[in-house]
Amino acid sequence: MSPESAKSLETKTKLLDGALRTLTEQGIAKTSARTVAAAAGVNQALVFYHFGTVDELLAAACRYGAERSVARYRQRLAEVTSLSELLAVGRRVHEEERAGGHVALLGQLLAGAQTHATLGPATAAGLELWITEIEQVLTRVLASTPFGEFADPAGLARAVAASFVGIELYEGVDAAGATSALDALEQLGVLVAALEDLGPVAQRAVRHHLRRTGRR
Amino acid sequence: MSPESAKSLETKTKLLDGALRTLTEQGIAKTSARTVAAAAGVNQALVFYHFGTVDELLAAACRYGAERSVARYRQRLAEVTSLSELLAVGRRVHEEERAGGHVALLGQLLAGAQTHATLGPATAAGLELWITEIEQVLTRVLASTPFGEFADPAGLARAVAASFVGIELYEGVDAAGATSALDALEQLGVLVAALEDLGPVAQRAVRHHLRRTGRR
DNA sequence: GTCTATACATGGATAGAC
DNA sequence: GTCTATCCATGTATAGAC
Repeated sequence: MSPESAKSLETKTKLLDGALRTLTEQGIAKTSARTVAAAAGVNQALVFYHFGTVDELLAAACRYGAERSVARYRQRLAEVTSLSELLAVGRRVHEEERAGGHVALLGQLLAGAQTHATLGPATAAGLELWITEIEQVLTRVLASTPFGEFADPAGLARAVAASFVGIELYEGVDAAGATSALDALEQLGVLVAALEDLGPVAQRAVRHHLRRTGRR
Repeated sequence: MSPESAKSLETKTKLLDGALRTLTEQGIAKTSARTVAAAAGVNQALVFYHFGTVDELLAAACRYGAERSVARYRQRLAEVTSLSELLAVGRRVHEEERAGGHVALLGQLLAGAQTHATLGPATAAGLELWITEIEQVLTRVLASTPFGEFADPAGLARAVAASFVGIELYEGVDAAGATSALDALEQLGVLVAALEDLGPVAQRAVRHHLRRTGRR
């Protein structure tokens, strides 16, 4: 579509990577055309030449980075078939995120989107990539749970994604607290997972009860 | 302790309120000594006279605002005794937060704390106020649930608080998505609440099963 | 002690060089 | 088409007025 020269594309890529690095390492408050350009090793004014405004650079970086991040986990998530597996994968993802910080980056953009109108749609789109993956996993995983037929995977996927962002942000100010939060969730997940092998009779009883009582 | 003059205290209060308003309305990225002072209606340099740096003003505002916010909900949370009541209260809190934005404010500070070292402890302390309240409610509420004896209220309270912050931030970029997330969580809560009145025999069976299978 | 005028640093954006 | 020199706005901080 756009017959882009190699030179232009190289500069753009440098800026996108620089934006991601600056956002994760410095946060939205310290992210500016100058700091990003410094991280990218190019002249500050190129931000405006190639992307128009700082916000549009950040929006583009969000799309660029979110796709790359989700791709890293897509394979692993696709192989998950049970709740306990999902919990294990979730824990692994968190370990990697502690280093990479791609989820906390979404938190920074979410915070920035409050004012910078351009960032809103881009950030929502970036989160949507995560949500899509999570929704697929949840749909598979919840099926084998007594809650399966009642729960809404689409809504839950949004809740999980947003919660994870919140927890990764929380980790920045209280690492021990974040760990205990994840431990507690994991333990809760293990309990629900235990319901998966309740035995067919008991499981049917629970389902039946939920059907009568649990409807809103 | 500090024999503070009425004048000084008045200015400080103006600045604290100005900081809170600016953070909620403009976000951390647009919060500066100038913008806060403008919101407070005082000279910009007073930030530095009364608080030393912008970060310390924000830290103080965080303590000041968090205590005030939590106090608003403390009474209501104290009256909650069941999971379904908790869900109803949670929904009400969210409705009010959509307008007041005190939880999203914590998100802004969480994002800012990434770089501004001073903000970290203050934000953690502000969140801790919420966590304390939530932990008390959870301890009461979980007792009547089959998961009660296994779950860790302290960790779960942290998970709930951080998640709520994430969801309130998410609301800023996708209001419909946030609503569906909360709906899904509420529905899930209703299901767990339904387990509360499983009948004593079935409940004992579930507990027994969890005891054997659900331990980590 | 409280506040204002002012200095200096950083950020956003463009006119014009190559 | 790509980039740099430069301008003006915004932000932080202090010296000194009241």
